[in-house]
Amino acid sequence: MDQPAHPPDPDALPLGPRQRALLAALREANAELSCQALHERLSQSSQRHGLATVYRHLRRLQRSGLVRCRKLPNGESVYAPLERDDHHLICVSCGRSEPLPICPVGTGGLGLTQVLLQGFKPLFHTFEIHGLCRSCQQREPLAHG
Amino acid sequence: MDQPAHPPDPDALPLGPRQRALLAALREANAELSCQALHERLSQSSQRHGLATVYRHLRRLQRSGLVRCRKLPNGESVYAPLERDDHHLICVSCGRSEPLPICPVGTGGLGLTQVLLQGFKPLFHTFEIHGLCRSCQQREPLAHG
DNA sequence: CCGTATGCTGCGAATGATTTTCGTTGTAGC
DNA sequence: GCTACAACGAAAATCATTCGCAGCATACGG
Repeated sequence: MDQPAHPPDPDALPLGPRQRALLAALREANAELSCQALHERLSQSSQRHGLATVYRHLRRLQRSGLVRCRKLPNGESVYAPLERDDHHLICVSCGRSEPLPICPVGTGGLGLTQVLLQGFKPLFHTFEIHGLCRSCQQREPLAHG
Repeated sequence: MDQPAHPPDPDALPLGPRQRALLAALREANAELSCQALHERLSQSSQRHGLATVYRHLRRLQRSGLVRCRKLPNGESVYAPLERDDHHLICVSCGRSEPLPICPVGTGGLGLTQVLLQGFKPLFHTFEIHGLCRSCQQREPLAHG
Protein backbone atom coordinates (compact mmCIF):
# COMPACT_ATOMS: atom_id res chain seq x y z
CA MET A 1 0.00 0.00 0.00
CA ASP A 2 1.33 3.44 0.86
CA GLN A 3 3.73 2.39 3.57
CA PRO A 4 7.27 2.79 2.26
CA ALA A 5 9.97 0.56 3.62
CA HIS A 6 11.86 3.57 4.89
CA PRO A 7 10.56 7.05 5.51
CA PRO A 8 10.62 9.69 2.80
CA ASP A 9 10.51 12.37 5.46
CA PRO A 10 13.82 12.46 7.29
CA ASP A 11 12.78 14.80 10.10
CA ALA A 12 9.77 12.84 11.25
CA LEU A 13 10.99 9.73 13.00
CA PRO A 14 10.58 6.44 11.20
CA LEU A 15 6.84 6.96 10.82
CA GLY A 16 4.96 6.00 7.72
CA PRO A 17 2.10 8.12 6.43
CA ARG A 18 -0.47 5.82 8.01
CA GLN A 19 1.06 6.26 11.40
CA ARG A 20 1.19 10.01 10.97
CA ALA A 21 -2.47 9.94 9.98
CA LEU A 22 -3.34 8.02 13.13
CA LEU A 23 -1.39 10.42 15.26
CA ALA A 24 -3.01 13.40 13.59
CA ALA A 25 -6.46 11.99 14.19
CA LEU A 26 -5.68 11.46 17.85
CA ARG A 27 -4.41 14.99 18.16
CA GLU A 28 -7.47 16.44 16.51
CA ALA A 29 -9.77 14.53 18.81
CA ASN A 30 -10.55 16.38 22.00
CA ALA A 31 -10.87 13.17 23.97
CA GLU A 32 -9.26 9.81 24.29
CA LEU A 33 -10.27 7.46 21.53
CA SER A 34 -10.59 3.72 21.60
CA CYS A 35 -9.00 1.73 18.83
CA GLN A 36 -12.35 1.04 17.33
CA ALA A 37 -13.49 4.63 17.56
CA LEU A 38 -10.31 5.75 15.89
CA HIS A 39 -10.75 3.15 13.20
CA GLU A 40 -14.26 4.32 12.55
CA ARG A 41 -13.22 7.93 12.46
CA LEU A 42 -10.53 7.19 9.92
CA SER A 43 -12.86 5.09 7.82
CA GLN A 44 -15.11 8.07 7.37
CA SER A 45 -12.23 10.17 6.16
CA SER A 46 -10.21 9.22 3.12
CA GLN A 47 -7.82 7.24 5.28
CA ARG A 48 -8.86 3.62 5.15
CA HIS A 49 -7.22 1.20 7.54
CA GLY A 50 -8.10 -2.29 8.54
CA LEU A 51 -8.96 -2.60 12.19
CA ALA A 52 -5.98 -4.84 12.82
CA THR A 53 -3.72 -2.25 11.29
CA VAL A 54 -4.98 0.42 13.62
CA TYR A 55 -4.23 -1.86 16.55
CA ARG A 56 -0.79 -2.60 15.16
CA HIS A 57 0.09 1.02 14.67
CA LEU A 58 -1.21 2.20 17.98
CA ARG A 59 0.90 -0.37 19.70
CA ARG A 60 3.93 0.77 17.79
CA LEU A 61 3.25 4.43 18.43
CA GLN A 62 2.94 3.66 22.08
CA ARG A 63 6.29 1.90 22.11
CA SER A 64 7.80 4.86 20.30
CA GLY A 65 6.64 7.17 23.03
CA LEU A 66 4.21 9.12 20.89
CA VAL A 67 0.95 7.79 22.22
CA ARG A 68 -0.32 7.00 25.68
CA CYS A 69 -2.93 4.45 26.55
CA ARG A 70 -5.07 3.41 29.46
CA LYS A 71 -7.54 0.63 30.02
CA LEU A 72 -11.13 1.37 30.92
CA PRO A 73 -12.93 -0.87 33.41
CA ASN A 74 -14.94 -2.38 30.57
CA GLY A 75 -11.77 -3.66 28.94
CA GLU A 76 -11.43 -1.13 26.17
CA SER A 77 -8.15 0.67 25.70
CA VAL A 78 -8.25 4.36 24.98
CA TYR A 79 -5.45 6.33 23.41
CA ALA A 80 -4.28 9.92 23.39
CA PRO A 81 -1.18 11.74 22.21
CA LEU A 82 1.61 11.66 24.72
CA GLU A 83 1.69 15.38 25.24
CA ARG A 84 -1.77 15.30 26.70
CA ASP A 85 -1.47 14.70 30.43
CA ASP A 86 -4.91 13.93 31.75
CA HIS A 87 -5.92 11.84 34.71
CA HIS A 88 -9.24 10.57 35.89
CA LEU A 89 -11.70 9.69 38.57
CA ILE A 90 -13.18 6.29 37.81
CA CYS A 91 -16.36 4.97 39.32
CA VAL A 92 -16.02 1.38 40.44
CA SER A 93 -19.76 0.97 40.08
CA CYS A 94 -20.76 2.42 36.74
CA GLY A 95 -17.29 2.53 35.24
CA ARG A 96 -17.50 6.06 33.97
CA SER A 97 -14.48 8.36 33.98
CA GLU A 98 -14.43 11.99 34.97
CA PRO A 99 -11.46 14.23 34.36
CA LEU A 100 -9.21 14.93 37.32
CA PRO A 101 -7.39 18.24 36.94
CA ILE A 102 -4.32 17.29 38.87
CA CYS A 103 -1.11 15.46 38.14
CA PRO A 104 1.10 13.89 40.78
CA VAL A 105 4.18 14.09 38.60
CA GLY A 106 3.80 17.52 37.13
CA THR A 107 3.49 19.10 40.54
CA GLY A 108 7.12 18.38 41.10
CA GLY A 109 7.26 16.22 44.20
CA LEU A 110 7.74 12.52 43.74
CA GLY A 111 11.42 11.65 43.66
CA LEU A 112 11.56 9.68 40.45
CA THR A 113 15.25 9.12 40.61
CA GLN A 114 17.20 6.80 38.39
CA VAL A 115 17.65 4.70 41.45
CA LEU A 116 13.94 3.97 41.59
CA LEU A 117 13.62 3.46 37.87
CA GLN A 118 16.52 1.01 37.71
CA GLY A 119 17.10 1.28 34.00
CA PHE A 120 13.43 1.53 33.19
CA LYS A 121 12.82 4.24 30.59
CA PRO A 122 9.60 6.09 31.44
CA LEU A 123 7.37 7.28 28.65
CA PHE A 124 4.18 8.32 30.38
CA HIS A 125 2.20 7.66 33.49
CA THR A 126 -1.35 7.12 34.56
CA PHE A 127 -2.92 8.26 37.78
CA GLU A 128 -6.45 7.28 38.57
CA ILE A 129 -8.65 7.58 41.61
CA HIS A 130 -11.24 4.85 41.83
CA GLY A 131 -14.33 5.29 43.93
CA LEU A 132 -18.01 6.01 43.77
CA CYS A 133 -19.32 8.82 41.64
CA ARG A 134 -21.98 11.03 43.05
CA SER A 135 -24.88 9.39 41.29
CA CYS A 136 -23.83 5.86 42.16
CA GLN A 137 -23.52 6.84 45.81
CA GLN A 138 -27.12 7.92 45.76
CA ARG A 139 -28.25 4.84 43.93
CA GLU A 140 -26.59 2.40 46.33
CA PRO A 141 -26.34 3.77 49.86
CA LEU A 142 -23.74 1.10 50.64
CA ALA A 143 -25.31 -0.59 53.62
CA HIS A 144 -22.29 -0.71 55.89
CA GLY A 145 -22.72 2.82 57.15
CA MET B 1 -25.62 -22.68 49.66
CA ASP B 2 -23.79 -21.11 52.53
CA GLN B 3 -24.56 -17.53 51.71
CA PRO B 4 -27.11 -16.31 54.25
CA ALA B 5 -29.53 -13.61 53.30
CA HIS B 6 -28.16 -11.45 56.09
CA PRO B 7 -24.89 -11.85 57.91
CA PRO B 8 -24.61 -13.93 61.04
CA ASP B 9 -21.54 -11.98 62.09
CA PRO B 10 -22.59 -8.52 63.18
CA ASP B 11 -19.14 -6.97 63.40
CA ALA B 12 -18.02 -7.76 59.90
CA LEU B 13 -19.92 -5.61 57.46
CA PRO B 14 -22.61 -7.26 55.36
CA LEU B 15 -20.18 -9.86 54.10
CA GLY B 16 -21.08 -13.48 53.67
CA PRO B 17 -18.63 -16.24 54.50
CA ARG B 18 -17.69 -16.64 50.83
CA GLN B 19 -16.72 -13.03 50.57
CA ARG B 20 -14.70 -13.22 53.75
CA ALA B 21 -12.94 -16.26 52.36
CA LEU B 22 -12.08 -14.39 49.19
CA LEU B 23 -10.79 -11.47 51.16
CA ALA B 24 -8.74 -13.71 53.39
CA ALA B 25 -7.17 -15.42 50.41
CA LEU B 26 -6.25 -12.09 48.91
CA ARG B 27 -4.70 -10.99 52.17
CA GLU B 28 -2.69 -14.16 52.51
CA ALA B 29 -1.35 -13.85 49.00
CA ASN B 30 1.82 -11.81 48.80
CA ALA B 31 0.97 -10.51 45.35
CA GLU B 32 -1.97 -9.33 43.36
CA LEU B 33 -4.13 -12.17 42.13
CA SER B 34 -6.20 -12.38 39.01
CA CYS B 35 -9.77 -13.59 39.31
CA GLN B 36 -8.83 -16.88 37.78
CA ALA B 37 -5.77 -17.32 39.95
CA LEU B 38 -7.85 -16.62 43.01
CA HIS B 39 -10.48 -19.05 41.84
CA GLU B 40 -7.88 -21.73 41.36
CA ARG B 41 -6.33 -21.07 44.71
CA LEU B 42 -9.67 -21.38 46.44
CA SER B 43 -10.52 -24.52 44.54
CA GLN B 44 -7.50 -26.21 45.98
CA SER B 45 -8.54 -25.30 49.48
CA SER B 46 -11.81 -26.43 50.94
CA GLN B 47 -13.51 -23.31 49.64
CA ARG B 48 -15.18 -24.16 46.36
CA HIS B 49 -16.55 -21.32 44.29
CA GLY B 50 -17.71 -21.18 40.74
CA LEU B 51 -15.67 -18.87 38.61
CA ALA B 52 -18.63 -16.62 38.03
CA THR B 53 -19.12 -16.32 41.75
CA VAL B 54 -15.56 -15.20 42.26
CA TYR B 55 -16.09 -12.51 39.67
CA ARG B 56 -19.33 -11.46 41.29
CA HIS B 57 -17.85 -11.22 44.72
CA LEU B 58 -14.72 -9.41 43.70
CA ARG B 59 -16.79 -6.79 41.99
CA ARG B 60 -18.88 -6.35 45.06
CA LEU B 61 -15.89 -6.21 47.38
CA GLN B 62 -14.42 -3.57 45.17
CA ARG B 63 -17.57 -1.49 45.37
CA SER B 64 -17.56 -1.91 49.14
CA GLY B 65 -14.09 -0.44 49.31
CA LEU B 66 -12.40 -3.60 50.55
CA VAL B 67 -10.56 -4.63 47.44
CA ARG B 68 -8.58 -2.73 44.85
CA CYS B 69 -8.14 -3.72 41.26
CA ARG B 70 -6.05 -2.81 38.26
CA LYS B 71 -6.00 -3.97 34.70
CA LEU B 72 -2.89 -5.47 33.20
CA PRO B 73 -2.00 -4.68 29.59
CA ASN B 74 -3.04 -8.18 28.59
CA GLY B 75 -6.58 -7.52 29.76
CA GLU B 76 -6.50 -9.43 33.01
CA SER B 77 -7.65 -7.72 36.16
CA VAL B 78 -5.64 -8.27 39.30
CA TYR B 79 -6.90 -7.72 42.79
CA ALA B 80 -5.42 -6.93 46.16
CA PRO B 81 -6.77 -5.88 49.54
CA LEU B 82 -7.36 -2.18 49.79
CA GLU B 83 -4.84 -1.65 52.52
CA ARG B 84 -2.03 -2.66 50.22
CA ASP B 85 -0.78 0.42 48.44
CA ASP B 86 1.50 -0.70 45.66
CA HIS B 87 2.24 0.94 42.36
CA HIS B 88 4.07 -0.24 39.30
CA LEU B 89 6.33 0.31 36.36
CA ILE B 90 4.76 -1.26 33.31
CA CYS B 91 6.63 -2.08 30.15
CA VAL B 92 4.70 -1.04 27.06
CA SER B 93 6.56 -3.65 25.07
CA CYS B 94 6.51 -6.86 27.06
CA GLY B 95 3.72 -5.86 29.42
CA ARG B 96 5.45 -6.96 32.60
CA SER B 97 5.01 -5.02 35.82
CA GLU B 98 7.73 -4.16 38.30
CA PRO B 99 7.00 -2.75 41.72
CA LEU B 100 7.45 0.99 42.16
CA PRO B 101 8.21 1.88 45.77
CA ILE B 102 6.64 5.28 45.73
CA CYS B 103 3.16 6.69 46.12
CA PRO B 104 2.09 10.11 44.92
CA VAL B 105 -0.72 10.31 47.42
CA GLY B 106 0.96 8.95 50.49
CA THR B 107 3.77 11.45 50.22
CA GLY B 108 1.36 14.14 51.20
CA GLY B 109 1.43 16.66 48.36
CA LEU B 110 -1.42 16.50 45.88
CA GLY B 111 -4.26 18.69 47.01
CA LEU B 112 -7.11 16.24 46.80
CA THR B 113 -9.65 18.66 48.09
CA GLN B 114 -13.36 18.11 48.08
CA VAL B 115 -13.47 20.80 45.46
CA LEU B 116 -11.60 18.59 43.03
CA LEU B 117 -13.50 15.47 43.94
CA GLN B 118 -16.89 17.12 43.48
CA GLY B 119 -18.87 14.58 45.44
CA PHE B 120 -16.85 11.66 44.18
CA LYS B 121 -16.04 9.29 47.04
CA PRO B 122 -12.49 7.99 46.61
CA LEU B 123 -11.72 4.42 47.58
CA PHE B 124 -8.27 3.79 46.19
CA HIS B 125 -5.96 5.00 43.48
CA THR B 126 -3.59 3.59 40.93
CA PHE B 127 -0.37 5.16 39.78
CA GLU B 128 1.58 3.55 37.00
CA ILE B 129 4.58 4.57 34.98
CA HIS B 130 4.58 3.08 31.52
CA GLY B 131 7.77 2.82 29.54
CA LEU B 132 10.41 0.40 28.38
CA CYS B 133 11.95 -2.03 30.79
CA ARG B 134 15.66 -2.55 30.69
CA SER B 135 15.58 -5.76 28.70
CA CYS B 136 13.13 -4.48 26.10
CA GLN B 137 15.33 -1.42 25.56
CA GLN B 138 18.21 -3.69 24.70
CA ARG B 139 16.10 -5.90 22.49
CA GLU B 140 14.74 -3.03 20.40
CA PRO B 141 17.16 -0.10 20.15
CA LEU B 142 14.25 2.06 18.97
CA ALA B 143 15.61 3.37 15.68
CA HIS B 144 14.82 7.03 16.19
CA GLY B 145 17.93 7.74 18.20
C1' DC C 1 14.79 -4.83 -16.70
C1' DC C 2 13.69 -9.05 -13.91
C1' DG C 3 13.49 -11.95 -9.61
C1' DT C 4 13.68 -12.13 -4.86
C1' DA C 5 13.47 -10.54 -0.02
C1' DT C 6 11.20 -7.70 3.16
C1' DG C 7 7.61 -5.26 5.32
C1' DC C 8 2.93 -3.62 5.53
C1' DT C 9 -2.02 -4.61 4.76
C1' DG C 10 -6.73 -6.35 5.25
C1' DC C 11 -9.72 -9.98 6.08
C1' DG C 12 -11.60 -13.46 8.80
C1' DA C 13 -10.78 -16.79 12.31
C1' DA C 14 -9.13 -17.53 16.87
C1' DT C 15 -8.23 -16.17 21.57
C1' DG C 16 -9.28 -15.31 26.21
C1' DA C 17 -11.08 -12.73 30.03
C1' DT C 18 -15.35 -11.45 31.65
C1' DT C 19 -20.48 -11.39 31.84
C1' DT C 20 -24.93 -13.19 31.27
C1' DT C 21 -28.39 -16.72 31.37
C1' DC C 22 -30.92 -19.92 33.65
C1' DG C 23 -32.38 -23.70 36.25
C1' DT C 24 -31.11 -25.21 41.01
C1' DT C 25 -30.64 -24.86 45.92
C1' DG C 26 -30.12 -23.17 50.64
C1' DT C 27 -32.06 -19.96 54.19
C1' DA C 28 -35.49 -17.30 56.58
C1' DG C 29 -39.94 -16.60 57.90
C1' DC C 30 -44.37 -18.44 58.66
C1' DG D 1 -43.73 -28.35 55.59
C1' DC D 2 -44.21 -24.44 52.31
C1' DT D 3 -43.15 -19.94 49.88
C1' DA D 4 -40.26 -16.14 48.64
C1' DC D 5 -35.82 -14.63 47.94
C1' DA D 6 -31.03 -14.32 47.09
C1' DA D 7 -26.96 -16.76 45.85
C1' DC D 8 -24.95 -20.49 43.27
C1' DG D 9 -22.53 -23.19 39.32
C1' DA D 10 -22.09 -24.55 34.67
C1' DA D 11 -22.41 -23.46 30.19
C1' DA D 12 -23.23 -20.17 26.59
C1' DA D 13 -22.59 -15.58 25.03
C1' DT D 14 -20.06 -11.23 24.52
C1' DC D 15 -16.50 -8.33 23.13
C1' DA D 16 -12.02 -6.26 22.51
C1' DT D 17 -7.90 -7.70 20.81
C1' DT D 18 -4.56 -10.68 18.33
C1' DC D 19 -3.14 -14.12 14.99
C1' DG D 20 -2.60 -16.40 10.42
C1' DC D 21 -2.20 -15.83 5.95
C1' DA D 22 -2.20 -14.46 1.15
C1' DG D 23 -1.56 -10.24 -1.60
C1' DC D 24 1.00 -6.29 -2.99
C1' DA D 25 4.68 -2.59 -3.09
C1' DT D 26 9.18 -1.25 -2.69
C1' DA D 27 14.36 -2.01 -2.48
C1' DC D 28 18.08 -4.29 -4.05
C1' DG D 29 21.24 -7.42 -6.66
C1' DG D 30 22.24 -9.25 -10.84
